[in-house]
Amino acid sequence: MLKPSTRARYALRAMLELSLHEATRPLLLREIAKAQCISEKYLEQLTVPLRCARLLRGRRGSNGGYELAKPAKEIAAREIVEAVEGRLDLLDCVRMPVVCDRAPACAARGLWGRVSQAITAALSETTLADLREEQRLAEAKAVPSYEI
Amino acid sequence: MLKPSTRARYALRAMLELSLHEATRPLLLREIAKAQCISEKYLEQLTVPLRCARLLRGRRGSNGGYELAKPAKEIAAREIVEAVEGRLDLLDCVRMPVVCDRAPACAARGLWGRVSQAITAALSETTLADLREEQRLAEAKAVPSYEI
DNA sequence: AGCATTCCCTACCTTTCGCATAGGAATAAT
DNA sequence: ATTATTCCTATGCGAAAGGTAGGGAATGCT
Ligand code: FES
Ligand code: FES
Repeated sequence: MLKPSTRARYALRAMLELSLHEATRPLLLREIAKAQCISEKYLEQLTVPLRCARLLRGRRGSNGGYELAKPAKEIAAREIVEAVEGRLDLLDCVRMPVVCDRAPACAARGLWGRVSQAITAALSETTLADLREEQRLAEAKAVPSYEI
Repeated sequence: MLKPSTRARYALRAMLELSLHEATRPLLLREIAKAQCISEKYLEQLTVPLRCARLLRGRRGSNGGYELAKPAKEIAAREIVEAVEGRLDLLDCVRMPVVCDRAPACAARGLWGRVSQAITAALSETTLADLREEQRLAEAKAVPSYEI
């Protein structure tokens, strides 16, 4: 069904949650998981590639937690997805024609390459800051404030 | 890895093969499978949704085989992929926000929606006729003619 | 120093689903 | 009738996704 894995979706949501609290203290894994309805232990595994990619930073001990390694404005959705999923090319032969016997004369390869490009572009266009704004707008709409 | 299934890839290649022989007699399943290195019995299953979507027509009995149900120029890659994979939306909640509890205030949904759109657009832009041309150009390049 | 807290690391289990195979029923030409 | 082909349904297999578990290592607090 060409559906993105939970890895990609959860990682994105987790980072989004962090961006919503960018200014405050580090967020506990527990808090992120709860806020986004993700298994704590599973989410924990996703932090590994995210830290590796220098998108996320963890602090141990009391008052520890996680925080964005860069300003939300500088983190594209693409970076997050690539961090946990690897390259975005739909097929290996898009990057390395050698792995496909048919590569020299395969029109399908070109098409999948163009689709890969389209996906990459769409994910590159949106930053965590954009998502944060969308999120806040949506929340304001969905849960109208009752104050005066 | 967000890789398209063999269903989508095989279906596309099979239809491409058919487009390469559009003018001639119906092509045998066996011939398509062999030309594209696809398991015959597996490819056979893919013909079901393709026929259902009115992209492919089969003729039984001697001198039977398969042929495109429409001119190659009128078949977009998107139709083929959608026929065998279902809707192209990456997530169900993109079309039906109701299935996701978080939908009312979920910025991720918007992003995945835009990615879905990008994929759909890329696949809509290319027709079987385009692919056929690309294929022929690539073949001419890869296997230079030794005549004259 | 000792203790509580939290991230960090590794291994393992479970389920799902993509991929493929198999066998036979229906249909059309010779 | 025989042969050639598509059509239909069921079943098996293996890999990968998704999730669980437990302990180790660093940090800060008292
Ligand atoms: S070359 Fe890899 S799909 Fe055609
Ligand atoms: S609403 Fe479905 S992913 Fe957020």
